[in-house]
Amino acid sequence: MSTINDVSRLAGVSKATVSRVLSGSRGVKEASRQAVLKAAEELKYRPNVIAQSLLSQSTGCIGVICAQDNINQSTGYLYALEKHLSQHQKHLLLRFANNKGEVMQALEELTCGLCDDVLIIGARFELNISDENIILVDCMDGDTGNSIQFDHAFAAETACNFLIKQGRRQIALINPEHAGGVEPVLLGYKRALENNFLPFNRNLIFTDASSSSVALQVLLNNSTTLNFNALLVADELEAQRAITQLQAFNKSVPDDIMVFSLAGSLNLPGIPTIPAIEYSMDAMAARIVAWLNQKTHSVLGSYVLRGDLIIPDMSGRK
Amino acid sequence: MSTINDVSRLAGVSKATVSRVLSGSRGVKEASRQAVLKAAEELKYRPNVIAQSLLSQSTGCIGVICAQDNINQSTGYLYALEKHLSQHQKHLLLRFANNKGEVMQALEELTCGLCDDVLIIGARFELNISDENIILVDCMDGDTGNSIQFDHAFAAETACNFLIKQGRRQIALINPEHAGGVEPVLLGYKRALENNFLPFNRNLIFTDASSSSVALQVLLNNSTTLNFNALLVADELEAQRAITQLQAFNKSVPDDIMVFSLAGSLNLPGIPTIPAIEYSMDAMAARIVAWLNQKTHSVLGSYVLRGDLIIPDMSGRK
DNA sequence: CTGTTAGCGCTTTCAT
DNA sequence: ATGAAAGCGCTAACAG
Repeated sequence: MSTINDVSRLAGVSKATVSRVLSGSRGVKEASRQAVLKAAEELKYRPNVIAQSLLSQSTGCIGVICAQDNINQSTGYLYALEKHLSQHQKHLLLRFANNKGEVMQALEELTCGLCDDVLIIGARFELNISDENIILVDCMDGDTGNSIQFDHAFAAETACNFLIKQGRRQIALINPEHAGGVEPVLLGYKRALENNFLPFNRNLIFTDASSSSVALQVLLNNSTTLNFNALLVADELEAQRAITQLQAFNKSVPDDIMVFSLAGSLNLPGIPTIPAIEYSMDAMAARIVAWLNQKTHSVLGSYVLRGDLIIPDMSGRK
Repeated sequence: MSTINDVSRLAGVSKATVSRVLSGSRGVKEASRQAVLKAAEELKYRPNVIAQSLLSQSTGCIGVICAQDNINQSTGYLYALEKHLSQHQKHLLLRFANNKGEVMQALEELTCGLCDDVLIIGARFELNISDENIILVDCMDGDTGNSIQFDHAFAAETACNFLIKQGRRQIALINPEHAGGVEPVLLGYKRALENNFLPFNRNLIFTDASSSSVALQVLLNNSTTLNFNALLVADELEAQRAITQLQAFNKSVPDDIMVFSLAGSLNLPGIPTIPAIEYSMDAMAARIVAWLNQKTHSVLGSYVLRGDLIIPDMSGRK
């Protein structure tokens, strides 16, 4: 690779002039400008970004540590993020991490000058990070430092209101191992019930970390005495699992039981779509990039993103 | 961030000694060693990798341009790749690209000193790249430059042999828009038929780029005169689409028609798994990393990876 | 064993 | 308008 020295020599000017032409380009005689341009062209010269980085103390690289277990959802994040980042001349440095140790190791390796900022996405374990230029996205500890959180209470409330309006008044809730814990989800759930003057039935709620299929089985086993006609689950994978299990017990979905995903929905041919809350990855990415671009980082604090209610088209249903 | 100067000052030694302690660490008096270590610890000093990169002319970054349209499969690639790369102190710089223009732009932005090498994955369009340190993975033009290709002929032959042994002798083939074109697939298909003394029926083959659902419909419309009891499709998404369509026409899968995916299979609860060829992302990643690690790049040429035959467990089937 | 020096490729004063 | 020189943070020769 040719360097700025080669260009300056060939063009018969100094390094400084070459630099001026290729960057600011102001206050340079047209003749020299042309000479530089020609020389650069001839040598296929491209400024070395590493040297520039050393000087500017910034690389344009954003580290993204993906701690999501739902690998399916990760791709959505990554695609949206990369699109937005590259539009702003930023690069996405990808790492996957499955536990706190791996996250910390990745952090260690990314924050030695390589990355200007780091994003941690979807961690379902405590992190206790306070670093100013690390953003937590959909992570467990959103209270500390900068973060983008999903409004799980809003999601649950929306879900319940929708289900209730559909005539589903017995809504079961299974194992929502959401970022901010179970509380927000329960909060939204209860709020919707209250607003609709519906009683709260503790037996329909399964919030412990144990297997969600066991939880559903408990519901099914008790279904003679404990009625439910709707089921709230954490995400599209949980939904798919639940639907399979329900159908194995001759429960029709959604006729007998309407399954609602609190985060995303599977969109595959041959698989009936279900109502769900979906978070706009694009909106999230835009938000993140906006934050990265303003130098005075500390202002974000915690930003809460609300999801859209997605209603499947039921017109074709028998 | 503190620099090597801060450390040397605090430790009362020269930069060189600090560098020696933190890298090679040989031929340094124990006293100075301790002083340096203590000072570094105190200042939380971490060598700036950008400065190191400028000197060594290598960043440890590997650009990965993901041109795959099956976003589902991309994640598999990325995860495996990242795991292997990070084990070798390399970083994955991610870009998505949907056409030649975007690929070229990404290439432009990554090869200015930022990345030591670049991978292009899953491009289904001509690229014409000859650069020594760009690897094409599962791309269309695998003949030029370094590349890792999937053995599609082997996959098709394996698939057909499996199907024939299962008693399926009328095997339809739809629209395999594979990396190396359709030829290898057809080659493998024909080879298997020949080896089993079966006739080749041109009417069962649909290789034009038009809609695969139209192709399947043609097959279904002609199914009174043109029998087929197996169907080869390009990937798991095509398979899912095909299965849905078949079932809508009262064809049972796999009883009436066995669908076989030539690349990967969906693995979701409630969805019957189908026989498929699956390429080990781990093997591929290992191969790539091995190649990246040997400095004398040019030796790879073209490497061909064969996929595994995955047979679904049919014991529980009624 | 350790400090001094040079230099990786670039940008940016500061003179001229 | 432009060149010389300094310096970003680091490592590697070269002396001592």
